[in-house]
Parts: sequence; C-alpha cells; structure tokens
Amino acid sequence: MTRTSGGRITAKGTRTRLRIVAAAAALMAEHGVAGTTLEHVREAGGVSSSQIYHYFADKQALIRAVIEHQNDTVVGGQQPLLAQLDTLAGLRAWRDAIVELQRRRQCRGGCPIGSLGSELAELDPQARADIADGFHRWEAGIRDGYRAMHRRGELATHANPDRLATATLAALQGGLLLTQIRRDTEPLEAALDIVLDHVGSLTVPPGPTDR
Amino acid sequence: MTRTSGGRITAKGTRTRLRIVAAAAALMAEHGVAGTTLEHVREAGGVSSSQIYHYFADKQALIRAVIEHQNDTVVGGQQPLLAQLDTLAGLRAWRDAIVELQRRRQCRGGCPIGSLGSELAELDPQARADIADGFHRWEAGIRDGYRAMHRRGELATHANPDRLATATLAALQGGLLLTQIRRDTEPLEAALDIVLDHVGSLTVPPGPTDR
DNA sequence: GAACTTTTGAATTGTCCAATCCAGAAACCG
DNA sequence: CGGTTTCTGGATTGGACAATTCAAAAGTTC
Repeated sequence: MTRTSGGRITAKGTRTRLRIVAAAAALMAEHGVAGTTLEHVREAGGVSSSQIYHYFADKQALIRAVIEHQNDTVVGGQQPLLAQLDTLAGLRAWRDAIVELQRRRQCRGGCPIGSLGSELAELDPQARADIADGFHRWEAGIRDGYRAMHRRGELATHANPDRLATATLAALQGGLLLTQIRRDTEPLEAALDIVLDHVGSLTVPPGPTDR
Repeated sequence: MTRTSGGRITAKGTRTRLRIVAAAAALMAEHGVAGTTLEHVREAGGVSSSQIYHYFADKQALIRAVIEHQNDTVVGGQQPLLAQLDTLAGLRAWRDAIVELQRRRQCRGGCPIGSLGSELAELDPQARADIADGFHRWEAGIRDGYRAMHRRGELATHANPDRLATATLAALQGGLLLTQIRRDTEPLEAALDIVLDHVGSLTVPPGPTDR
C-alpha cells in the first residue's frame, strides 16, 4: 500500500516488505514503539537500512503499516471465535481463549492494538484514526453476536446490543492493561466475567415465557 | 525522595524539584513519555538542565518521580468521590464526574496512570511495579465502598466486592482508552454503566426481606 | 539475452537529545 | 560575617538513531 514511489512490486519485494512489517510489529508489541529502533527492525527482519526506506517513506509510515498489520492479524486471527459469540457458551469460550493466551504470554505485553493506541493517540493523528478503525472492526465482530442473540429473542428487549459490545471491548482492554501491569490474569478474568455475568442476567431463558 | 546525593534540601530546592516533576507530569500526560524531552521539561518548568540533574540521577529517575506524583494526584484527587462509593447514588456521581472530566478535556489524553503503565510496563520493571502500586491504591478506594455495601447487606451475599472493584477499575481504564482513541465519551459511559447496572442488579432492595 | 526496473548492502551523514561540566549566585550555619 | 553547602545558568559533549547516498545484484520483460 504505502509505497515511496509509484511503480510495480515483484513477488520478492512483497515478501521483503512483509518481513519488515512483521518484524517491526513483533518488536513494537514487545517493547513499544519508542523502544523499537530501526536498527532492531533491521536485525530482526534480516534486512538493511535502505530496504526499510525503500518500502517506507519514514518511521512514521512504517508505524502505520504496523497498525494496519495488527488490525488484520488481531481481529482476523480471532475470527473463528468471534463467529461463535452469539451464545453464552461461545462468549465463555472466547473469554477462556483470551485468558489462556495471556497466561501463556506470562502477561507480558498488553493488547497489540491497545498498546499502540495508548502510545500514539496524542502523537500522530493519522495513527489514532487507523487504530480507531481497528477497534471498530473488532467491536463490530462482537456486536454481531449480541445482535443475533437479541434478534432471536434471547436477550431482554430492553438490552442494547451495540452498547454491550462497546462495554465488552472496553472491559477487555482495561483487563488486559491491568493484567499486563500486575503480571496476573486475575483482572482480565474479573473484567470479562462481570460483562458475561451481566449478559447472562439479561438472557431470557428459552423454557418459560417471559414474566 | 530520589536525591542524587545524600544531604539536606532547602525549602527553595523542594519547590524547584516539585516544579520539575509537575511540569514533567503534565507534559507526559499530554504527549507521552517518549514524546517529552528534557528540553520540554526545562522550558515548561522554567528550569535549566543542570537543575534537573541536580534532583534526579537521570531521565528514568524523573519518570519514576512522575509516577509517584500521579499516583498521589490522581488517587488522592478523587478522594472525596471515592469516599462516597458505598451507595449506588455515590457510584453514579463518581461515574458522572469522570465522564464530565473527559468531556471537558475533549477526550484528549487517557488516564495519566494508565498511559504511563502502557508505555513503560515492558521497558522499566521498577516503573511497572510503581504503577501497579498506584492501581492497587486506586482499587482499594473503590473496594472499600463495595465492601461497606456488602457488610451492610445491601449487596447480594454471593457478590464478591473485591472482584467487583477490580472489574470496575478495568472498565474505567478500558473505557478511558477507547474514549481517547475515538475522541468520544460514549465508550467510557457504556463501560462504566454496565458495571453500575450489574452492581444495581446485585443490590438487595432495603424494603422487602431477602427471598 | 539485452535493456530496463526493482531490490539490496554497506558506508555515511545529520540531528536530536540525554547527560556532563563548571563557575557563579543564593541560602544556610556556626 | 566567614566558611560551607546547596542551588542555578549556560555552554558543551557524546552517543544513539533516523535518514541518505550510491553502486552492485537480482529480477522482469520483450
């Protein structure tokens, strides 16, 4: 997408570009944007300085490519789980998968998107907009499940699926942050559980008719 | 606290030190740690380079002083509101105050502590620990209210006040982050409301006896 | 396979910024 | 007041790192 100069790209070039972005994304997820120098990227990606500048105008352009990459990876990566978010059991499975992932990571590094957002929001307006976009896509995935439940009459009519989705994503982000800071999955679990419990309390049992 | 060399401090020195920390804290809250140079601090605080290094060993030491400062300011600053968190009305007032504050800020800058945490967690272990401490103090303030309600029998016995407090802080942090990224208080409101609604649903009405 | 374009490596430059130095002013203490 | 310590200002240094340059290698196209 972001090419320094217009023109075609060979298959090899595409691979090199991807290697750079992937390396930068991994490093930035682990050490933050400020903690990642282009020298680190060079080393981790096995590329030289001029290659980076061949594909990206400057560091800012690389950062934006990383955001795009994370948007695709994070949201795309949990697609199978998101698709099942239209039942309480699906929500619980999603919760468990996220908690388990953080546990395996030893709670290091928060959300790849959230961390970027926190670091760049007041520094680069374009980056902020790109990250907002990623969050919207993510939230949409969650929202679809709630909407389906609502449509099927499994959620109380007074429940607001869209607002519920926003709150779910917020709880996830906050839970991830606290979990990262504390090096303990407890906050993440507590944050998600309260949302799921709340959704549970809004659930209309299929057996007896309402009221 | 963090002096370069042991010795006494005059009243003037204390004021200068505070001026440096306050200026650094404000700048870092607005532009992030990486976005704040010591030159900015110098200018904003009206001090010279040597003054900063007279009171702090290096930039890292200054950052830690800023964390301490924010811990005191943020948690201490909402003490009057936190003290009233033992009723549903008090919780609502707290929620409204936070939302109103973000609105006045035009949703710029997230939580002063949370932002520092996200940026420093993987960069400086000591900073991470200090921030964890601030969160614990904050959470304790919230927890006290829930515990009081629970003790008075206003919360269902099966409710867990400590876990509720953790989830509340997580929702707040996540809400602040999304609100910062979206430049819209909606996510913050949704995140806090779902928690308050949940607490409300756990509330035992004072009139009729349980069961 | 020849002409052209894209891709790559290594060396280099320029800038920003953290950190240091030192000399003089102000404050403290007998 | 005289000696000592703390505090302050300005100028400077050193290093890290983003960004540039250029020529050679690999790849593409006809």
